Amino acid sequence: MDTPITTALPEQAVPDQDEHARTRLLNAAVRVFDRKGYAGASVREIAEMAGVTKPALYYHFGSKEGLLLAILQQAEQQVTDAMERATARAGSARDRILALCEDVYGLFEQNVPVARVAHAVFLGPPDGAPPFDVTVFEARFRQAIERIAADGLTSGELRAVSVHDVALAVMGILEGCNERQLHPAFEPVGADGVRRLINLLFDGVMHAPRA
Amino acid sequence: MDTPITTALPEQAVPDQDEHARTRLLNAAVRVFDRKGYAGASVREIAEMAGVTKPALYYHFGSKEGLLLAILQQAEQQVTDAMERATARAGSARDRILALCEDVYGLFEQNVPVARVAHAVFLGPPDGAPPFDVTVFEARFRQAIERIAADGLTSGELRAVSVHDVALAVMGILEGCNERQLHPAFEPVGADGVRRLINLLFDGVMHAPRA
DNA sequence: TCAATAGTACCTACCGGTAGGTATAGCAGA
DNA sequence: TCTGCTATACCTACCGGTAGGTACTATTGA
Repeated sequence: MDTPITTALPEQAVPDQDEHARTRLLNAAVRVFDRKGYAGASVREIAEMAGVTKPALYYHFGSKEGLLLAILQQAEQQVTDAMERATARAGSARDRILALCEDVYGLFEQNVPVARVAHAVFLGPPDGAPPFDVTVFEARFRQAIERIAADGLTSGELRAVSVHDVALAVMGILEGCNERQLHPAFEPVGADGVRRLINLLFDGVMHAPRA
Repeated sequence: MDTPITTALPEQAVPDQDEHARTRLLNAAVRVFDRKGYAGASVREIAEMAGVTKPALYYHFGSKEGLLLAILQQAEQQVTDAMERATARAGSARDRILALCEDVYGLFEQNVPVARVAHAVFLGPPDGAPPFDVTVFEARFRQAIERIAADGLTSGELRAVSVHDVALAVMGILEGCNERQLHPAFEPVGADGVRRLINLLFDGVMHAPRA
């Protein structure tokens, strides 16, 4: 059973020897991958940061790649679970889409380094890290929004728009918010900001009533 | 004077010996950085792909880092120029924002590998590549949209909304479109799609008139 | 009860290879 | 003469990964 990946250690912490080596390796790897990317991270540095030797790393994960995959699979599972919970909710289409976006944003927020590692692998150079199929996750998320938007169309809540376009616009806004959160130079918009921006999309920007 | 970076060479092309070595190096570097990222790319491979020796690469660019910076500075200049042209336009706020987004999207579209390299460096791991300040570019773009939106507020075209929020929403949607364009697994939305999604933001999603 | 064995979790020392970068002599062309 | 390269050799540092070994615990069978 996987133990939770935490990033509670301060930057220069001495590894806690009571903590299982496997967990320490996962945590150290998240930090090094986060700072240097997969290609720039060395197993030597990860092992040192975890306070174990390289063969111990290979014992637990088999390879550098195995280490990254362990991290990504956990992250993917957490996001998938959050999406399933959020799409099972009742309420207006608007509220459900808002809740879904807040949940996914909150997931990123509570584990920024892991989210950054995953983000960099998903959207980064194809040969820069082991292949990891981002389209499954993207399709799941997009389809969740499309289903909710289709409900909103059926109920008359939404005007006659393409649910695919709604999903792309929502996902774009959320992606912009996530990037501001993940990038250290930007001020995060926060959950309130996510809500405001998605509401802006729902309500529109124009002053005059639409033709 | 910098020569244009082109990526017109087919994947397995023999380097054209009539072309200046410097240009060949820039083009080769874009391709290798695009596939492997900065950290995963080797100067050996870049030089071979360009059909020159490693010392020739160092003769022109001084270092691996110098090579990347040459690419990024050109890309940044092109985007900045496009933004200046687009913001100097007359017209409604809506049309000006639409035109700006289309221009920036079109710039990405006409040089996807360079855009991907820049995108990966700007948003990727802080120590994974030489530092390159993305906030200057982001601020320029955001402020351009904010200024246009402020004009729209003054003229009564836009309702009473935060120009900052409008800029963030627009940028988010455009970022989503750019990512779909840059990532090989996704179908690009195209310029029409950009227009549709930004218009969706302008017009809103809801059916009923706003309260 | 105790020896033998298996399994787990690590260690030290080492492997072959490659990274960015440098030096140098030399050639070709303007 | 100078620029723009080539070819070759080399440097230091580092890369992901492995072989052989140790320590410890739990289990089994005599």
